[in-house]
Amino acid sequence: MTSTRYRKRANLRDVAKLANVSVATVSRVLNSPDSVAKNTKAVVDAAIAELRFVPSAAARAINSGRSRFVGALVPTLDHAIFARYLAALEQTLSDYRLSLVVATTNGDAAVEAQKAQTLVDIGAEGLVISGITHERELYELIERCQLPSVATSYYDPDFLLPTIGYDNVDAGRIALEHLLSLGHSAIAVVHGSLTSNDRTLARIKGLEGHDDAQMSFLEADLSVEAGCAAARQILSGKQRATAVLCLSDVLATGVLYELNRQGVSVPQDISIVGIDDLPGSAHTTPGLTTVHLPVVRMGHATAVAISEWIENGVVPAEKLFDTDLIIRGSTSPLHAD
Amino acid sequence: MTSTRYRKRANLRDVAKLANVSVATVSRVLNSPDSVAKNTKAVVDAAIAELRFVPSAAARAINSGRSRFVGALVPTLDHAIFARYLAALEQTLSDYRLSLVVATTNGDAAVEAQKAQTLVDIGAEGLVISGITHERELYELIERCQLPSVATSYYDPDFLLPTIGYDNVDAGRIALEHLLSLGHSAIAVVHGSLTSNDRTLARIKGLEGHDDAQMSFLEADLSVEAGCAAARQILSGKQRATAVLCLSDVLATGVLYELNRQGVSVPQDISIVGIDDLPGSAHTTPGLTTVHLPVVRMGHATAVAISEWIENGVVPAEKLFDTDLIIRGSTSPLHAD
DNA sequence: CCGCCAAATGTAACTAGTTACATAGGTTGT
DNA sequence: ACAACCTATGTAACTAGTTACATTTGGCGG
Repeated sequence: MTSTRYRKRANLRDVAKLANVSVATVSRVLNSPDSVAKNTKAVVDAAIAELRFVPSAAARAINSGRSRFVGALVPTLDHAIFARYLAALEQTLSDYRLSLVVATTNGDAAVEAQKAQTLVDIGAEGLVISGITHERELYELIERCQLPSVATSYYDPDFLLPTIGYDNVDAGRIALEHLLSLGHSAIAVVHGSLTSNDRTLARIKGLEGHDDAQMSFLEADLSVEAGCAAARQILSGKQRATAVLCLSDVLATGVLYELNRQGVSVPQDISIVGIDDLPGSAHTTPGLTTVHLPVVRMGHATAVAISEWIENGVVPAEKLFDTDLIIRGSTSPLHAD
Repeated sequence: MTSTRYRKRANLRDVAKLANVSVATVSRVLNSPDSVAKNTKAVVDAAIAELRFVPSAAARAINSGRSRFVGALVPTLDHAIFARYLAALEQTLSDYRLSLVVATTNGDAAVEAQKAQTLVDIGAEGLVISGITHERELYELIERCQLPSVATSYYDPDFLLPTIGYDNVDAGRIALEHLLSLGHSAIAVVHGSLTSNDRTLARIKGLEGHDDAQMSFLEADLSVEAGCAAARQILSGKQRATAVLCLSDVLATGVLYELNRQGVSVPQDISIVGIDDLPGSAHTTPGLTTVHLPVVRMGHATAVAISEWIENGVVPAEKLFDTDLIIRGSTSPLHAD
């Protein structure tokens, strides 16, 4: 026991020595076993087992120039929409025999740049980032390292990097136009933080240009709790909105919960529309009308794009996924009082 | 453009040549800039910039013996409880300057073993796994590589690896005893898959030994949708249960939604208790009574444990976090009809 | 004006693999 | 019987860094 405690990890030369063969032969046993005589292979295998030899990933990487993992930078893991997206990303990357390193940024571009540097430092072969608003350092890093990188959750064919995502402006507009088409004009908009969140900003941009609508804006944390609080504020307003447009389903769910609790009927008294289409949104009472974001397809497509770029040097084209209005029970036509 | 396209990535020797210094000096500029004369450093920096030199992570790793990342194996990312957990894990690992590689297993032990091998192949310095039921290959891998590894979401001081988690048997028992204490005895239990999910199995074990309770069991996928379906089945049963015990809040949420929809009053007609305490569970109508699982604290503790093990060789002690009953509105005493 | 010391830099040997090329040995063809 | 060839294996040079140790250079004290 004492003797084994400080036993240094065996390397390929140790194995070669013990098996009385050359390093090349050991390497062959590892990488092309068929090119080695059966007897020799057996001897080497025995030596490997005896020394508990495990090849060094770093030494392999230095020769192949490959680390076999990519980094993903997301604002948070603690939000179903990003978790779903990363789940899809990981799954398809895995088909390409690539692993996924996850780094969270808390929506802070400086943290993002710093974590991107960390990902490069540990050898990431590619980078997946969220949105198109980033620090100059991040761009410089990508440029300097010639690192295959795509931006997601956003679509902008003019962006420096290929974007694979959806049109956030559109998503906002679709949600608004749905409410307008139902006759609503007094609309409360509940949104997440505006600082360095281009997705939210874009969705709000989609609400512009409709002079017929009177919108009031409420900023909230991205939580059910904050949605509840926003609902209370909306109810206490002077001229009450007839519809609430939430830029995220998490907020919409909170609003819905709170209105239910306060005895306000949805959609009879107030309509609610969200954006995201989370798994639970179909099952609330009433079901939440929302704009579906194709994050699963986006995750798969991103994995394919970054893998092909890494493996075959194919710079991916940008890709736009449609956002679809999913009409459920939380919205209805405005009844004139 | 054509000339730069195939330019091979510059290495430290290229930089040394261009700057007319030795490789050691370049290395010093990178790692201890103060030990280099200002002029020399300036020349080297210029060369680095000109050649767009980025040090190879693999070559560094081969010398330091460090890759600076750990792997985590979880059944899925697409479930808030794991996402929250990983978020906490990543956050604290980041404080130790370690990155997190995420691999999902879909609850399949064979996939888990294979993905664990992949993690080792790419150089993970430690492993975090979920639960205590795994393939022999996984244990062999950990043993062979002498890989710092902890098992989480479970507590078992006798397990081969240190466990950092909570007592699932207890969680089940707490939920049941709450219902029993309210006078319920006809209880429908809704649980996830039993195949290779030791957490679910343990929770069910916690339900044993109460002869006063008549329990019927319903297996369902871990989704809101499946919870809704389970609720419908419960309603159509002959002798209707007066309480539903869900081994996961996702299922409980589905059951609650469906009962709401069917006009069944919760908790007047049926009580519901869950396990997890998801962020949204506090805000449903009524609020969901549930057993809180301390996944965030568990994530932080796991990160500290694995980091200390990797950095300082401190094999962590197992750690038990309490599970707490959170009483909200979805449970109430049974009224005799 | 010489010697000592420290700062700055260089040389070469490491880290742990892969692989091009060389060679030894046995089998087959003529 | 000997060339030709194939298979199995070994040698040594790569990959791209770090670092122990050696050497140079310059300033300052005696």
